[in-house]
Amino acid sequence: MHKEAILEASLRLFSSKGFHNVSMQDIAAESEFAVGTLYNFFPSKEQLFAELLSDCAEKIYEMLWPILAGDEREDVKLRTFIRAHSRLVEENVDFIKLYVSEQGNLTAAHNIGNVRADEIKTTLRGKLEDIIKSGIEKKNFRSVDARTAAHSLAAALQSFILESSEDFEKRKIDEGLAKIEHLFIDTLLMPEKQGQ
Amino acid sequence: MHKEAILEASLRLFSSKGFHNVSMQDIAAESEFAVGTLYNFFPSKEQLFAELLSDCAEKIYEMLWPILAGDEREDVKLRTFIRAHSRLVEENVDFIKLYVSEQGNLTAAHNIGNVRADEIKTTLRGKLEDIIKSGIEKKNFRSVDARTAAHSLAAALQSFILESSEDFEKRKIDEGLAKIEHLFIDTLLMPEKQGQ
Amino acid sequence: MHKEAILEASLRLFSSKGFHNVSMQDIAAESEFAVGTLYNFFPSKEQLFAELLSDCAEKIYEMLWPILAGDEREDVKLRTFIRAHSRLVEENVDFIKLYVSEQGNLTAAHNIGNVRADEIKTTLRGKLEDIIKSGIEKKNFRSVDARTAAHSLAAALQSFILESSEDFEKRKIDEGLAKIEHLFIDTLLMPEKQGQ
Amino acid sequence: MHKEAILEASLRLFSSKGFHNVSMQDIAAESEFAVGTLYNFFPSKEQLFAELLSDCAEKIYEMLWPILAGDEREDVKLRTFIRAHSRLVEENVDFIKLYVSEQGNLTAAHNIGNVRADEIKTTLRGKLEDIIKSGIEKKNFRSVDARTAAHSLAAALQSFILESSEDFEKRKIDEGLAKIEHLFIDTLLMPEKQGQ
DNA sequence: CATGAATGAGACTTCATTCAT
DNA sequence: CATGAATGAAGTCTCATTCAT
Repeated sequence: MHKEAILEASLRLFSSKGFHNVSMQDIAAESEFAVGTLYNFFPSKEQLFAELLSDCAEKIYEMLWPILAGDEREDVKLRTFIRAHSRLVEENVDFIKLYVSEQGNLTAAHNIGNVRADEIKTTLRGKLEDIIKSGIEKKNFRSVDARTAAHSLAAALQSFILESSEDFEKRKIDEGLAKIEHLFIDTLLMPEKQGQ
Repeated sequence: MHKEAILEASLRLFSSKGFHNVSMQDIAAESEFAVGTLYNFFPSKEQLFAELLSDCAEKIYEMLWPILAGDEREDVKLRTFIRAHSRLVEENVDFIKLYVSEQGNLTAAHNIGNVRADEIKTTLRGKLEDIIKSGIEKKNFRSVDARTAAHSLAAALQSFILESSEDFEKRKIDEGLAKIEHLFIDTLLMPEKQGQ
Repeated sequence: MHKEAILEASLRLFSSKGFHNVSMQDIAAESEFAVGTLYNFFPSKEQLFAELLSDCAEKIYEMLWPILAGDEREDVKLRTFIRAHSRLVEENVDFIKLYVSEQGNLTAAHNIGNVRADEIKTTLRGKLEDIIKSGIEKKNFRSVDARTAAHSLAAALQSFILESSEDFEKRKIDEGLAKIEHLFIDTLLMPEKQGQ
Repeated sequence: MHKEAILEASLRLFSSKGFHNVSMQDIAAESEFAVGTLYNFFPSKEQLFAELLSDCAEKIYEMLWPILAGDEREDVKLRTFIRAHSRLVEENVDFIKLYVSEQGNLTAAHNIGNVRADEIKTTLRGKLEDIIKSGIEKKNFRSVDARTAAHSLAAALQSFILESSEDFEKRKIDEGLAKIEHLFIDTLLMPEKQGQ
């Protein structure tokens, strides 16, 4: 589908050069369509960008949500969630760069796309919080402030993948994620289990 | 000094609209100078921006570094560091918005300013890591991966102040920071002390 | 073709006002295109100018070269060459003004166009020299320094058409050229033939 | 005198970069005065330029006129005149470059300076013509069209010094001038004398 | 639907000129 | 007179958007 192709080309360009350093002409060239064609699918550059943002956020949501929504034990879900970020970086380097690089560059219209992205962020964090709460209730986790722990974990992960996306190297990423897992799950939430 | 005034006006505008959505005319109007005057102080829009970034980063560095470099016990330094972010947000809302919103929007020239900002970020993180290590050696902290813990704490703080800067409210911020302090210091690093 | 129209409009303006006193807006107005359209055909004002210079030089070359390269006797070729300048002025008043008025106004980029113009100038002068040499060898011309004679003839012609181009008047020009022909050919190079 | 110093600095700059590529700030820097000071001596950049042009033309006039106005025999005066161009180039490279490079770049105001320069050009040519006429009347010169001969000689000299001024080399210039002298005086005007 | 030439508002930057000190 | 910071009009160029084909 044409729309798909345009979005893919846009992602490549936006993620490496930023919204304002990519022109519709650039996108036309990269996607091998005419400029006018872009306007048959998107009413404006900003809308195109917003849709791109939305789509990518959605994709990430669809990768992460099932993990958190599953039936496994709380600690297992969290571990899987953390480790999943390895594949997430792998498959979405461009989007991550984009998302971070434009984070907050809000000209009204970006928001349309960002709204969805923020929604997703909030939803995921909320679920993380619930899982931690649930783990605490079952006495599997230590009694921490669930919201703060969820935010911190999310922030740590985001900060980590952000840095990793600069020069992607799978082994390093897996190691880093393992350390985060160890810190947040084994040390912070379940200290007894590992005798630390 | 005029340069100061220009930088202040720029900060106001850049932080609320982003680099590319602010024109030199805008800055001239906001700072109540003529366009040409701006160019008597800065060779280009990008240099102006870079200098702004540098300056702000420096200011933050000068606020935070002494805390980490002091002679107090490790946990005290970390607690003070965390709590200092309250004043930091208070005094630098605009810069924080700016720094985050442009983070990674690197048109070559931004880098000049960002280089300093990143340097500072790295330096602070490194010091955090050293402090945690030192606390571990003295058996005051649990044996965690110091680097990961430092990064996580930094990320949590950054994520938190970023969100807080949107609608600044001192009480909420202090509460949030207290929770972060509790999570990272009392629960993660010094669990015995509080019998948790 | 649009490019043609733009170049024509540019020539009119540049020749009467000089490179720096004509703005792209002026050219847009004169050529009845939008400014942006100019940039669809030329990457910069300087390139436009350079191309204009090149093109005109080329046109003149194509008018004069065949005369010098022909098979006629040396004196005939020179006479035809001199007289051809009448039509040359007629058809290229604007370019002549331009070429002379900008001669040496070299902001790097002009050179691109000027390189071709100078090449042509050099080529024509070289050919003039060869023809004079050849005429001398055949004892049709007096033994003069061929290079100096060629340069002097070229200079005299250029100086003359330059002045003529200010207030074009065909009769005067033909008279002037006849005098130059008489001076250089009949008097300087072939004095015997006319018993002077 | 300050005015003198400003004009000297201007000449250096204008001759190497052209009128439009030199700013009043540049002139201020080069002359070591403040911008405002320039305006105490010259009402505008264009007037400054015009005065510069006038002055230089005057200087050249004062060097050449006495030669032509002297009491020597016609051929002697012409020979001296031609040879004098060696010193002329030597002492006025900058002005020659300037004069040629701006020749015709006429924004109304240049004219003020150019008027004097053209006046001088005309006067000198007229005198040349008179001298040739006089030589013809005395049967020392062949009967050529005096005006055309004068113009041609002037054009040849101008074209020659123009080229020489690019990379000044005294020996080459003297050689070139000798050839011009030979061509115009010995060959064109006084052929019998040398049996050519 | 697809095309891409044309458009022109607007961005950055320069620089002749002024004027308060 | 000398200064030079301040000015703002004007120039070059970009690029989102349109529309006739």
